[in-house]
Amino acid sequence: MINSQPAEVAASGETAASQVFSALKQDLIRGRFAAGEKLAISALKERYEVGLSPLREALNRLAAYGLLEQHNQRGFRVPPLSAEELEDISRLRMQLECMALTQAFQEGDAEWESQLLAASHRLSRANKAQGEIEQWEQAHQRFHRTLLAPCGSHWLLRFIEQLHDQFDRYRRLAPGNPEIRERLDAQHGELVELALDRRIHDARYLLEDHIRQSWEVAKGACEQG
Amino acid sequence: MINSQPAEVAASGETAASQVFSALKQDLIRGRFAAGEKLAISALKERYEVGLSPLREALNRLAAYGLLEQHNQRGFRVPPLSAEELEDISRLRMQLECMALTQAFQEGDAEWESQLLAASHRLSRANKAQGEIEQWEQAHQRFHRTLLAPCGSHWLLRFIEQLHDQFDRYRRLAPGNPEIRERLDAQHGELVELALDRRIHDARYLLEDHIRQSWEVAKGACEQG
DNA sequence: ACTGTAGTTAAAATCGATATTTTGGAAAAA
DNA sequence: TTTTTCCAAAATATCGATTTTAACTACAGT
Repeated sequence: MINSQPAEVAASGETAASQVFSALKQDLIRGRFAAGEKLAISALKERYEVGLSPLREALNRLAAYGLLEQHNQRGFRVPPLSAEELEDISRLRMQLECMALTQAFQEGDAEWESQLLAASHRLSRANKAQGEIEQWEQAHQRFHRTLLAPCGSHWLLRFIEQLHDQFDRYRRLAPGNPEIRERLDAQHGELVELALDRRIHDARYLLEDHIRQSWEVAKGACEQG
Repeated sequence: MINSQPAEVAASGETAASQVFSALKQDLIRGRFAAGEKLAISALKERYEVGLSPLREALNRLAAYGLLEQHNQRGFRVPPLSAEELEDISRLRMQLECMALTQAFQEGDAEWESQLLAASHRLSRANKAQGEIEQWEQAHQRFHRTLLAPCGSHWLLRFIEQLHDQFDRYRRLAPGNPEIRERLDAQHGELVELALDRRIHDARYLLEDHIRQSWEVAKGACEQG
């Protein structure tokens, strides 16, 4: 008996729970739900076309990950946005990512340099295709991940990724700022050059500034509309 | 109709899922399951006397937290122990906890000093009552949490706690080392003194050494038995 | 009018049963 | 003997229904 699932559910070994998890995670980061909103489970059931069990499992994972708040007996809420938390996230990003950068510069080999160049290229190409924001977002995330990948610390990378997701909730909700946007894009290329030359000091400073500039943009999400 | 639940389920607002989560989390940290072991869900159901749904929700949370590995369609496994991961965890602990310590020394007020003294006292008392290991463990965790509490970064504290839980899996499985144990206990008191005097430099060095010594002990869990 | 209380409704949490997938092993083929 | 295929058993994942809890409303008492 052949499984005649629709084509979109191609990836083998994917469970309903893991699919809803990914979809919901993306939607949360993209700001498809209002901050502080209480999630109506029955509505989510219809939205993602799954049963209760896999949905609840996904919600539990997201709560443990920090993209949802879970209150016993009263369901799940989208965490509120606050300038204070954004500051916490941003400052920690600076420290953790600079740590990882230093180690990555020590451990990174030729293969890494190639991948970094490739990721940078993909990112700048995605920039031009203005229509596909999601494509740029993916390339952007991938670039930053590649940059720090060889740092050698599984847990550090894990935390950095988690903070990135938190940060992006703010950034993607904030109004765009073309001037800063342009600066940020330029910095990606500069980071690659500094990486190839292993100029760790300059690179750390640049990465810190990169995060600070992004923070400036992301702050726009905190002003009450 | 009066709810005649047994007394042990006293805490109001506790769901079955959150209770199993806590119980399982503790058991995982205490090493009640073999590293690498595949968890038989039906066995867990009986062990914790809950139904499938709350149990699976707890397992999903623990997987997202990093105390379990989840593989689609083939259940949950206890993560294996490795000297490499222990090194990763330990080094990151040093860096993150020293960061938090610095900030805690700046932000900590008189109230903090009192709580720190109290926590230190509880810990040294728990030391003497050798019978109650769990009591000491709780006092120990509480001491370290109190030490860093005023650092002001919610996310930093969150990550530190997560690493602590990971680290404890190793430490609690390792054979005891009375000599180092004594040194470690002494260091707790020294940390309090340095905290009261805000001697950040010495304190950082001491905390780093504290973690390094604990690491030495915890390494004992990695040797194949 | 205000406060507290019982009753009603909606939602969350849990249970029991079903469907789907993996796993282990025996039989068949090379 | 080794490899492959197929089938049965076990386990995971999911669904539908029930139970439990919280939120809300109307009402009685002060």
